[in-house]
Amino acid sequence: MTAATARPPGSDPAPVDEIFSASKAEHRVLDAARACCERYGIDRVTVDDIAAEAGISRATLYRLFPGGKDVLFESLRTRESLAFFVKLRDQVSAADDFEDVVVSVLVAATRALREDEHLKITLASRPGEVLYELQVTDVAHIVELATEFLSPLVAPSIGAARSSELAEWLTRVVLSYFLSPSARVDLGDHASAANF
Amino acid sequence: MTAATARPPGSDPAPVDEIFSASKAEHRVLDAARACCERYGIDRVTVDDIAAEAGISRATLYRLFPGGKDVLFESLRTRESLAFFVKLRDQVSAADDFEDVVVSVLVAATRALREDEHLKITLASRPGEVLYELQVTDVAHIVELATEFLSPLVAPSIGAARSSELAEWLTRVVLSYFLSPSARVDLGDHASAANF
DNA sequence: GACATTGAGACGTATTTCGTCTTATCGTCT
DNA sequence: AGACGATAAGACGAAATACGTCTCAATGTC
Repeated sequence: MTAATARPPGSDPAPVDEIFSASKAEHRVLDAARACCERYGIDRVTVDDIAAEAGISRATLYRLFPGGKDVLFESLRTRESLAFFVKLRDQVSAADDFEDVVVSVLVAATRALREDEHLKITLASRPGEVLYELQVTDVAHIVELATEFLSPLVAPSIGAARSSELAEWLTRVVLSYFLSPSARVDLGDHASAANF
Repeated sequence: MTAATARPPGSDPAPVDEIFSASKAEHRVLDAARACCERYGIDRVTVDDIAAEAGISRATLYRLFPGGKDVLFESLRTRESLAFFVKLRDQVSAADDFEDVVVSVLVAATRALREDEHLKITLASRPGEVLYELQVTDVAHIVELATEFLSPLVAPSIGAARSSELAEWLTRVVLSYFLSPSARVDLGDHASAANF
């Protein structure tokens, strides 16, 4: 997680696997967990489901993820989060001037949040409770994580000094408009976001 | 169930509600159960889920369906089965000559089975186990039910004497080709079915 | 043949779910 | 107003399920 921020600005961006390392077997299990989540909802999935979906026994699963379900899902959340941010980074890498970066991040992040299954896996399963729990409990964690990852992304256009500040602002704006959409501003729309 | 076969042939077909009677509240609960099944899979649904989805308390649910979960799902299966057959009946009502009836039933039933969520609710949730359990355990029940309902449908074109025989044959053919599709015959296709 | 890895499943514990029951609240009727 | 029926909320013990750990046999690999 800190590996991203520790990189000297201007160096090549780190691929996902460099930040999140996992064996092929572990990835298969995480994929299985993801699939099971999409089928049953995260709070209905059992360890046996995941093991069966991954084609391994429960014993092996516990060997791969000592600590069981919690560790597995924490790992899944981390992987999915990183994948989300890496994808975001690739989408805004073209932008270079300040406004361009800001708008690109807003649009790309908003769109990704809307389209991806990311949230359904990272967070709870039922629509209502997702938002509620997110707003109340996890918003701080998400802001922190996103800020950390977004900072080096926006640093070239605003400078390292204020990059964290901008990153956090971007995160909060995206999150706010995603969680409670506005009738006037659509951050998924490029023109609307630019105007905003 | 016997109401359908007891009707004199040639009389107006009975609507669903005449065969399956349920209050508005009961229907709401069954709808909720259906919705929950589609969301979680039938073996993941809890009584609390259904009650919440229906907007009633668990106490009321047990008052509407004394016997609890089993009775509720039995009721749901019955309702969905009847709805399926009534829909099927309406689709083949146009056909009158023998071959026409046979082909229509084959095609309509096969298509309905493929498209409808019917099976997912009537039977288990996981694709693999659905087929297995169906073939082994429930096939007799389904054949019996379908035969009973199909008989008056085909009676006009073959006569009451052999209508049960034909109905059972139709059921077995549809079921067999649905459960293990053939590469050569597609009963969902009218021409292919007619040729068959 | 030694060795590591895995699957199958038994085991006790913790959690969830079931079905019943009680109590308080609401709306309706007289 | 007071009686009445229906409902929601939730407590309760019993049953079922899931968890995490463990053992043992089977399967490869060196």
